[in-house]
Amino acid sequence: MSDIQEHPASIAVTLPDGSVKTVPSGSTGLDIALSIGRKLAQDALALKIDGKTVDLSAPLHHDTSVAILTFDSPEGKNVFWHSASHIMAQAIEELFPGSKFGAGPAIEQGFYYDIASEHRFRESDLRLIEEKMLEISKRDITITREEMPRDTAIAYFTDVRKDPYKVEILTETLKDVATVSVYHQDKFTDLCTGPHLSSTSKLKAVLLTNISSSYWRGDSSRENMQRIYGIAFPSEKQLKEHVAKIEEARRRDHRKLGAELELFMLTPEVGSGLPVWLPKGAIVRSELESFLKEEQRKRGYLPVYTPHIGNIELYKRSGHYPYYSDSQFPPLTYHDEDGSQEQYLLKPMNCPHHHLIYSNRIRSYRELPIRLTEFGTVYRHEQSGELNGLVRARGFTQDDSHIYCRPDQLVDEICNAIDLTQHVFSTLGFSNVQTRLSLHDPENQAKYGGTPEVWEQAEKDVREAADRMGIEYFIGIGEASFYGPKIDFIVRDALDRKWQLGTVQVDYVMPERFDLTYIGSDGQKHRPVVIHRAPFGSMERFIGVLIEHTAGNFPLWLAPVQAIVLPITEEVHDYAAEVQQALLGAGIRTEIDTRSEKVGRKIRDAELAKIPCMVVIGQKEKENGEVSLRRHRIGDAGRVGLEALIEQLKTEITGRT
RNA sequence: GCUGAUGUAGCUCAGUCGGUAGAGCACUUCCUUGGUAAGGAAGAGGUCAUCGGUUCAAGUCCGAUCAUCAGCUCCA
Repeated sequence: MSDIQEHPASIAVTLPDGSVKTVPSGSTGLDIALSIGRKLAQDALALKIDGKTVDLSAPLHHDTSVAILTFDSPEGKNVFWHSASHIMAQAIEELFPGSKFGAGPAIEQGFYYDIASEHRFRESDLRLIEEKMLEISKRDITITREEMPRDTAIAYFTDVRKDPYKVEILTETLKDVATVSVYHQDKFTDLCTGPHLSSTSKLKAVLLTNISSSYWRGDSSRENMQRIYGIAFPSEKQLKEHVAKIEEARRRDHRKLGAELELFMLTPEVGSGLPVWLPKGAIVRSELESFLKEEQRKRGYLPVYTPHIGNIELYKRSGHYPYYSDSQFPPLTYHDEDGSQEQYLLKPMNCPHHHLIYSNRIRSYRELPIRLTEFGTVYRHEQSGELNGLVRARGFTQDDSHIYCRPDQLVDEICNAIDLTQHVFSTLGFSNVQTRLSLHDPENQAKYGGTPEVWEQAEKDVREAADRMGIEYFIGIGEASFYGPKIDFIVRDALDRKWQLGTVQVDYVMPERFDLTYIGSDGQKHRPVVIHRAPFGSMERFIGVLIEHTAGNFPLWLAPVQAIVLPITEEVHDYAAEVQQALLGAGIRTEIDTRSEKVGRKIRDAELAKIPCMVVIGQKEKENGEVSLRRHRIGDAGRVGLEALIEQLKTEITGRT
């Protein structure tokens, strides 16, 4: 009896196009790539076997489906950047002996490595490390995989590599694993599951982008490590393209455009993280608010207003105060003459106020659902390092509604809220919205309010609604809020960072805490369920992301200045002023440029100001009672009658297209 | 909050070895009245983020604070 497996002499591999190739048993990915073509063999980075990525040098012994991974695939990029992080680590080890390495993964756009070193890395070091990395590439070092028992690996990383971080990973994270893999490249060895490139020579261009700090294992109670970020490519050309893309993204940055287009300002004179809306930004915001108010009116929402501060007892009762006391502005304390004291909180959220409105009188099952809505401004003392223009502020306005309904109405109401959110996103042209089902983490029950049974029901309801609405979602364990699961709508900004905008949340906990009730058909008190929902999320964040999404080229209905009248000579100023008045009279936000500049200059300035419609007026237009229209970024649209122009623009504005 | 970087005119940026500040754009005035992305000239504009220190002398060197940026941690 032998344990030795019988390998067939040849095996059949199925390629992604469905074709089947017969190769000798023991062939590697590289052999297969070579048998297809030289170019593919050159570009090949790794192999995907039955959905699992492996080294190009791994021998195949069974019939299987394979795909050759190149840099064009997400998996290929992942392998490439992961190896680049190892090459960076080797370069750092050679330049700064004694450096120890924590985690060094590939990320969405490149890679990083966390380093513990006596040396404080500076910007200038990055150039040195880049040079060293390219030198290591030129050395054409073969990267090899070795599997070893975990105990051997512990001894190796303790005695040879002397790297306490790798030892910690081996003894804790991998404590139940018998055999681990390490990758060698010259004198550098790293604990890693792989896969990796076959040689360092694949790396042709590298850019180390920044140095920052991180906590070992992401734990703020553990030591700080220095993290170096970078990105690498198989060719110089791809790096150049990447740099060009980053520059384009910087041009779209909402902080830059917000200042240039005079939408909002941020100044320490008002306070860090407290945006001030300038007249032009205020128009964008108020148009968005009107849009949502209109939709909500159609859907049976009831507007309310509540104060900006609230008695601290309100937040103790809701449970927010203990959960979030460190991210709130400190309470305002009011001392009465008789020595008694009251404390108020700058409101960090609107729900408690709305719950009190609900319980202002007895509610009947007949009047549910009740949908209270408010653009409620809230204040949260976010950590200073978190602040980021409009997308992360300390004072912001939520388009906050609370829907009080019977349990039998819940799924319908969640669906309605999802529908409204989708309507908002599609009207504003966000197509690549990701949806996350944010569930609680059963391992960490203490973080949440409510009983496990309540959570089970809530998560079942949320899932049912999401499925009924046919939305594609991914699950985020541990992303729920403390009072319930939620559905979050996530979009990316110009720099590809993710931001949560809309949200729909189910809450069985607050109704208990606020003793919310309604009288059922049986004459008895029952507990309603609450849905928290905000399609925009925060007006500030939404507009910040919208600015980047549109690059400041707002659709006509949102544009702060919708049209500008450009008279060519002083002789037509009178008629131009009439045209402006007619447009203003039709409710179109219109400016006029009567500077003594040439029309070319006026057009250039209007284009740079991203004004959607330029109305050019010369002698010919004046004589015929017409105007010449030029559309932003499109160009001359020809002459039309003034009335026809007004009709055309009004249709476009009311259609919100 | 943590690590690193940055802070000079409204904006974008120069400013050498420490010797009291410069450009372009924008702005104002004048000239110019020009047909689809920059007409010309002149002028005005700065407590060099703030506070303190070293020095005969600080935009420049040192320290603290504030703010901003990148990332980490956090996000009702």
